[in-house]
Amino acid sequence: MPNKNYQEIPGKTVERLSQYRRILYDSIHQGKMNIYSHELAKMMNLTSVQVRRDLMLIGYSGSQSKGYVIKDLVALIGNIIDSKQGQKIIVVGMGNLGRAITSYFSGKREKLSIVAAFDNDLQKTDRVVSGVPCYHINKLKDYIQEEGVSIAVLTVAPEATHEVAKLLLDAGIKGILNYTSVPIKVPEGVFLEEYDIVTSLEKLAFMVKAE
Amino acid sequence: MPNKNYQEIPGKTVERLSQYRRILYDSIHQGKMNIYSHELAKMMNLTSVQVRRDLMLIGYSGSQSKGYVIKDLVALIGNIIDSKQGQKIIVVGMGNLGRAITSYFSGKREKLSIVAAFDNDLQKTDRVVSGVPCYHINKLKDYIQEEGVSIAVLTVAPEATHEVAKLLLDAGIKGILNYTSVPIKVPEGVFLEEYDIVTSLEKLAFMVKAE
DNA sequence: ATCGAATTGTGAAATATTTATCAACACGAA
DNA sequence: TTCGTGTTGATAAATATTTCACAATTCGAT
Repeated sequence: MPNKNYQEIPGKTVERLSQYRRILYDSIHQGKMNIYSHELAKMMNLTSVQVRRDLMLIGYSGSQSKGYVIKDLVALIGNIIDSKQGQKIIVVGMGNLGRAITSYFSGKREKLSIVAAFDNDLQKTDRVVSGVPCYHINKLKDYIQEEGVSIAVLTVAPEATHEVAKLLLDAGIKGILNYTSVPIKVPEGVFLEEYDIVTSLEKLAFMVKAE
Repeated sequence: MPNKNYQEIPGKTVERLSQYRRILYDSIHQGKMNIYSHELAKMMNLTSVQVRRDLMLIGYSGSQSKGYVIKDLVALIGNIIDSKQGQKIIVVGMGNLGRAITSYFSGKREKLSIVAAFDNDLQKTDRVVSGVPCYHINKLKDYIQEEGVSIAVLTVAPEATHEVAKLLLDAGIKGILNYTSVPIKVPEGVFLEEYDIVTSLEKLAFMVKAE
């Protein structure tokens, strides 16, 4: 496998690769060995051209008669999106959303695990919540640095967002997934994804409304 | 205000309009009357050109000296993304995520409200959960049709996704926000947004990892 | 009055992403 | 063997989105 410059894979393609992999796991469990682009496309609700384009971008080739070999494809996707040594994630803010994400994600991925949670509510700290240890926020910086945490999921109250984001950045976090409604700013070299439920609902409402 | 063809506003712009509005609400509360594109941009972590382009697309003009009049802009955004008569949302699946979304969203928007939840667990049904009435899933279809629900948030277990999606579509739902890990398909005329936490985390992990 | 600094609005360019199209190939059937 | 069908891989075209660059405007200072 040649050293492709995977850095240049479009973000949208990375997202789809993650989803391809999940669907392919299911297919393996169903005993399937090979799959055609149009089959994968149908399961993801895309076009087959899109699937082939994505696989072309990661340098995977199938055969014209059998399509793609599922286990090879899964392995290649793993090589691309997983980090060899694994990556640690923490959840900051154990309200409803923080707990939902923690329990939903736990155990889903081998190379990517939620290792701890943080909150400022003494009712929640120093105990196991949704399957992970929850510490007080004043231990955040030390924990990140000692454990080598690279990614934080931010689910604190809006008014705490900037303060906590600063803590994370000071501690040297590499990626933040911000689920608060407050946009944050990160320096060069730190990656940020923001997602807001209200925005998604409003967008959908806009598309739906005909008037 | 001329009848612009708002249908043609790019999806990305709609998302930002929703966020502009929220930030502008905050600014109003702080007593601000006017705002410049670069101020709004900074708060959203965008460029000022992007802000001006978005406002151009919705036909709003500011003044070169005072920038934009916040309350007019908020009103215009409301005219565009809100539906006059309001829209009803239901949440289907009251696990952790469903409850988190419900309690997070409730009361956030005047024209957009979560009116009910549905689950198949008798422990949860026929009582108020996270502030909204929760019914058994077998009442889903009737409720949608009688109440004129246009949008559903799907937070059921993966294995139930297709079945519940079919119920929603049969009942004539107009938009689905799918938070399950299973992609679904909707017919022409129904709008779909899919979001998956695992995918977001994997994408971020990919970007973060340097190796 | 005139200048200079700051701002908006927008055509054009750049970039990102998706889709169309089709040659090349592989295989099974006749 | 030859034909027909169905598939991949890839170039080119189309579409979507962001950014550049700058003319036009406004207003305060001199």
